Amino acid sequence: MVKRMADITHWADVVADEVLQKGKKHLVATGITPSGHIHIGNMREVVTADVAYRALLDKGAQAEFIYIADTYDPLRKVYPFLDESYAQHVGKPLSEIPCPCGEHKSYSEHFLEPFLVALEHLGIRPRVYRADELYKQGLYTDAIKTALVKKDEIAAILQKVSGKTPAEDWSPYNPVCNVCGKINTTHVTGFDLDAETVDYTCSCGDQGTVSMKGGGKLTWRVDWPARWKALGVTVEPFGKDHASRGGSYDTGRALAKEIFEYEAPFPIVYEWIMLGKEGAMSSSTGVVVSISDMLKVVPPEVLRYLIIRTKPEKHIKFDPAQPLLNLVDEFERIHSMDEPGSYESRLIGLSHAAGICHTDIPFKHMTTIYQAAGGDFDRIMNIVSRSGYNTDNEKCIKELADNVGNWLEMYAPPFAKFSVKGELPVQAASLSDAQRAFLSSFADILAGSGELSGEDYHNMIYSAKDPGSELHIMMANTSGVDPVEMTVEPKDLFKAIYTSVLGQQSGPKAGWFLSSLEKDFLIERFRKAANYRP
RNA sequence: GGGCUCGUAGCUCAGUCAGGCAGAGCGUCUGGCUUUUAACCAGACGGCCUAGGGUUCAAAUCCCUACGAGCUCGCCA
Repeated sequence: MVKRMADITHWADVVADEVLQKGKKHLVATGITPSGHIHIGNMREVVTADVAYRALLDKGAQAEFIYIADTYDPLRKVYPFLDESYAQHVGKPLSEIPCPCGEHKSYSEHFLEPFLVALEHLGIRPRVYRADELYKQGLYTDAIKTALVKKDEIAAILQKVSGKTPAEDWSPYNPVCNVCGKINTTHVTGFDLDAETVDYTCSCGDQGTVSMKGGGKLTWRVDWPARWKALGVTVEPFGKDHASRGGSYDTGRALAKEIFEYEAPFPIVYEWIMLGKEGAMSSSTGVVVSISDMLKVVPPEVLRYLIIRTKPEKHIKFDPAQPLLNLVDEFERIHSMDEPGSYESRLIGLSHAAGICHTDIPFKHMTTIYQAAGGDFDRIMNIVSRSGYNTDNEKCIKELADNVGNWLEMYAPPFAKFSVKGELPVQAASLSDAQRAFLSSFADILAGSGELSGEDYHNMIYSAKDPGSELHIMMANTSGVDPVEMTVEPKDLFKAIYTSVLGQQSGPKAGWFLSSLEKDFLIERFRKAANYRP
């Protein structure tokens, strides 16, 4: 049987079907460490989880979706975007470090808050947990006790599965030092199951005791399976870095089964998002596009579409320059299909974000409207209505215009840009005599006309071909040629217009473009161009 | 070195799980829209499905091998 697009099952539904064979009740979990700006590579994890969650709900599962911010992880190093004063905080949990801008409760909140705002825009609404709070509330206490008691067993499993031998003084638990506040400089020396405390020594010289509630954290490979059990996680997407053999999913699965007696969640392994030609997105190489930057440029639905149209295990090439326009076009095309197939409908459904309005103006077209109007919103609205678009939803048009304006400024390739030059462009020097005759005649006619519509301009330019037209006769007179003998190529006239206004050979549809500019400005500009002989 | 994933039109990718005529969008070209101008509409061009072997009536799809690309593997997400 031939497979059509309509027969294709979206991967999220494939995942949901598979997961449902294990039960009706599910918890989809996702987690990211807010140690720096959360970029659109990280976003893949959350969007992937969200569509798996939606697919489960659609199939009648009893599903929940949580996001755990790993706020209790230590700061690994002084990242390039931090100042030197952060050296003293390396090794402390992110939730216990001061905010870089001073306006948030902590370092982790500084990066987490804009991310949570972005999630809201994307229509992603998980229950949000912060790891530091979970530890402080005692959610992990049972797991900590188990891990401390079964330390040697855990070490043996890690050794067997990952092939790495834990150090002699290894502990699954890392206390936070009472004195220096660091979590990666301590060694466990004992523990008390009844008092729920752990004793430690720290390389800063301190030795002391901490509570299992918030006094420290399980090491990552143990933390993960402990979390699965404590929260009841059954589905979790994670980057391929965790997926390799002997990696943290492998060890987590083994620990979950043998230590915590819990079945590891269904894994959804996803690939990285590659940025243009620059390779994988990564904060350390500086190859990063932040989510908030992207939301300035495209509607959230397009961002979701970018991610969900590709299976998780395939990498996504993403280029915010010209290829982004194709992405937007493609989304708009599917979105406005009269009779979408079931697969297209599914894509649109899964792309749906929150309360997003939609206009019938293509993004690409708005890039020319926006530039013709010089970014002025009143003039944009003028052009929009003159072009026959629906102007009822001004707010949506404003959103689109803002997106386009940001895109032009941040990512647009040079050939997509043009600007109405404030002064006569020097390229006007190359105009031919015939083009000059056109410009001066055109200006004279404009000076004697009332307001002209785009179509009027359009027709008038083409009338130059017609030997009987006013424009044609004036051009002939100016050139001192017999009107009947003179032939006119409209193409050259357009070039003359673009050259004198934009300083380039081509441009947007001339009719409505000219009608969006001030007539007096055009008259003056065309006359100047006609007479410009440097 | 071990492992994972990918390789399909100029570009971005569906289709591979479940074998049944090689697909879409973009780009290009041609034509249309009473007048080619970054809009819109129609059509065309475009392929050794990375290579080689195997299974099969039938393979892009399953199996093996090679090649190419990317990633991952030090308690470090």
